[in-house]
Amino acid sequence: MATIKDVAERVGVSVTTVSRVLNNRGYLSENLKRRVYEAMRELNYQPNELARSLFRKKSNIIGLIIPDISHPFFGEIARYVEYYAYKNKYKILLCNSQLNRSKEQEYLNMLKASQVDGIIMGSHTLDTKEFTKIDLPLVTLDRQLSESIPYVSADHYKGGVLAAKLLIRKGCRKIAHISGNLKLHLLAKTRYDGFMDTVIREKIPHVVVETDLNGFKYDQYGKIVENLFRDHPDIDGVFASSDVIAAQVLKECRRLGKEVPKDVKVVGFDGIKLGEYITPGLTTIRQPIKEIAKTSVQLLIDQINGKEVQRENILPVKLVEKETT
Amino acid sequence: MATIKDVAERVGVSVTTVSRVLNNRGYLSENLKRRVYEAMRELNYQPNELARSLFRKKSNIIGLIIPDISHPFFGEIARYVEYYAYKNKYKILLCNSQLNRSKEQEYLNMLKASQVDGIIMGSHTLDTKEFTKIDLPLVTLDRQLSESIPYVSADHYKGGVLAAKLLIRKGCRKIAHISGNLKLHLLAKTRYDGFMDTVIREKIPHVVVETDLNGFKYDQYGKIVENLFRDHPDIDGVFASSDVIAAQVLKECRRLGKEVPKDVKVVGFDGIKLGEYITPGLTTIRQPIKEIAKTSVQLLIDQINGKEVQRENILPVKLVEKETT
DNA sequence: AACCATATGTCAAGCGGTTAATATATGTGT
DNA sequence: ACACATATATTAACCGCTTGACATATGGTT
Repeated sequence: MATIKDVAERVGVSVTTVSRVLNNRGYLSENLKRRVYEAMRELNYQPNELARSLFRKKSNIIGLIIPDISHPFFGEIARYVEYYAYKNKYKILLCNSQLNRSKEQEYLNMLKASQVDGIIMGSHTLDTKEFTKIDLPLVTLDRQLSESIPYVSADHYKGGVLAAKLLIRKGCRKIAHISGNLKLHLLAKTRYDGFMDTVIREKIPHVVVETDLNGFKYDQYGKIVENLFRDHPDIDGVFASSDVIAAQVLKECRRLGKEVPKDVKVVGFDGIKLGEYITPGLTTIRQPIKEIAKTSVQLLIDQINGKEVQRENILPVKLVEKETT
Repeated sequence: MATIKDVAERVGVSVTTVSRVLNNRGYLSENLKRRVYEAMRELNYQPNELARSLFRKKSNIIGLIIPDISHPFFGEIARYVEYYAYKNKYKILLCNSQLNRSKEQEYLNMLKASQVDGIIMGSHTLDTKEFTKIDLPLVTLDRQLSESIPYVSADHYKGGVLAAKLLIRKGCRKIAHISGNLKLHLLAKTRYDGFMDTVIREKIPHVVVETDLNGFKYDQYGKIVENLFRDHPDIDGVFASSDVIAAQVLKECRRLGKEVPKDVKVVGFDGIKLGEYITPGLTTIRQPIKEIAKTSVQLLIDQINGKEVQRENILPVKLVEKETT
C-alpha cells in the first residue's frame, strides 16, 4: 500500500506538505492541491487510519455490544445504530455477547484495547464495576445499568399499561403476562409493574410467568405456553414480553386448538417487522426502534465530545393494533 | 489511559522488557512476568491495539459488508460470521450498504483505509473493477462476483430443483416462481435455472415473476402477489425466492381467501428462523447459513495467511418440509 | 578457564501519519 | 521601502508499541 511518502515523492514535495493538503491546513495553492490529489488517485492512496487514530487519540469507532444480532429486535437496532453512526463518520465494531458473561467481559476489554471512542451496550450480564473500570463514554440501550450511566429505552411501564388496558377493554377475563427476568432486567420489571398496576386496579384475574431463560431459546417457549394453558385453561388474554415470544404463543394456541383472537387475545412487545410477516397480524406495543438507536448514538457522540448528557432517556411506546386482539 | 511506559516505570524495568513479557519472547523469569502482570492489572493497562496493528501491519479486523443487517437472513449470517471471527481472534467492522452504490464504495474505501485484513462481501452493486482495485483478501458470500474472487454460497440450482420437484410431487398443476433480479444476481439465476429445468422437463405450466426490487421493500410484494393471482387465478404452487417473501405470499393468500396448503402450496428459500415463527410453518429450502458463514471466514483467513483458496464453494441445501405444502 | 544458557538492560529505528517551529521566497498594498 | 498575506520547505518530535543489535551479569558444565 502506498504511503504518504510515496505521494510526496511523486509530487516532488515533502510529506509535511502532503499532510497539510490532506488536512487542509495552512496556505495551499489550488495548483498544489490538484497535483497532490492527482498523485493520490494515481497511487490509489488512502491515508492509514491506524496511524491517524494513533496520533489523534481518536479512532472514530463505536463498539456495539448486543446479545444477538440475529434477534430481530437487535437486528433492527443495529441497522439504525449503523445508519446514524455512519452519518456522523463513525464506524461500528460489532460484538455479540450471546449473553455470555466472559465473552461480554472479553469484548469490553477488546474494545478498550482497540481504542474505540465509546460503547453502546445493549447487553449486560456484568456488574456495574466492570463498566466503570472501562472508563469510556458509554450508553446503555434497552438496559438500565446503574445510577451513573446514561440509558436509552422505550417507556416500558407505559407499554405494560397499554397492553393490559387493551386486553381488558377487549373483554379478557383472565390475563397472562409472560415476562422476562424481573431481577436481572430492570426494564422488564417496570413493564411488569405497568401491567400489574393496571390489572390490579381493574381487578382482573391474572397470572405471570417469569421466564428465567437467560437468552433466546425460543423453542422452549412452546413448553412454557403449553404449561400455562394446562394450569390455567381459562386464560383468554396474553401479554408477551416480545414479539418473537408472542409468535410462539400464537403457534402454540393454534396447536392447542385455541382460536386467536376469538378464544385468546395476544399482545406482543417490540413492534419489529416480524409482527407484519406473521398471520394473523400481531397486535403489539411498538418501541420506537429508530429513535432509540438515534438517541443512543447521539448521546454517545455528545459524551465523546465532552458534553454532559441526560441520564434518563425514555422514549414513548405506541399501541399498534392488528388482528390478534 | 496507561501506556507501556507507565507499566515499565511501575515495575522499574524498561519498556523493552515489558514488551518482551507482553509478547513472550526471549528469556523471562517467572518472577519478572508476575511483577509485570501485576502492574498491568494495577494500572488497568491494555496494550494499545492501534499501535500494535500499525507496527505489525495487521489489524485483526474483518470488514463485513451486507445489504441490511435487519434482514433476517443477513442477521443470521452476521451472527455466525461474528462467531467464527471471534474464535479466530478477529473483530468485525459492520457495514450496511442498503444496496446503495455510493455507500458501498465509500465503505470499501473506508475499510481499506482502516487497514482491515480482509473483507467479506454479502452485497455488491459495484463493478468488479472496484474490487480488484481494493487489493485486499476478499470473499463474497451469497454472491458471485467475478472469475477471480472466491465465493461461498448454497447450491441454488439444487434449491430450484428441489422446490419445483416438491410442488410437482404434491400435485401442483401451475407453479409460480417469484425470483430475484436475474441479471444482477447470478445465484438467483441459477436457482431460476434449477426451477425452470425441472418444470420444463416435467411439462408443468409455470410463470415467473422477476421482482426488480433492488432492495427490501417487502410491503410491495403484497401487490406483486395480488397481481400474480389476478392474472393467473389457477396458480396452485408458489416458489418464493426468500422466506420473507414467502411470508408475504402467505399473508396475501389469506387475504384473498386462498387456503394454504389446500388451494395453494408455498415453498420458501433460506431456512431462517422466521419460517418457524409463522403459521402455518413454512416449507422451505434451507441454506446452511452457519456453514456458509464459517466457510467464508475460513476462506478469508486462509487468504490473509497467504494460502491459495478454492474459488467455488458451494454448500448443499436441504428441503425442510413443514405445513405449507 | 572457557563456554553456554539464562536473565535483564539500553539504545535506536521504525510503523504511517500529524504538527509546531522556523526559514524562505514572491507578490501586493501603502 | 516596508509590512503583510500567500505559498512551500525542512527538521524534529510525537502517538504507543515492537524489534534487532548489543551489552552485561549470573550460574552451571566441561
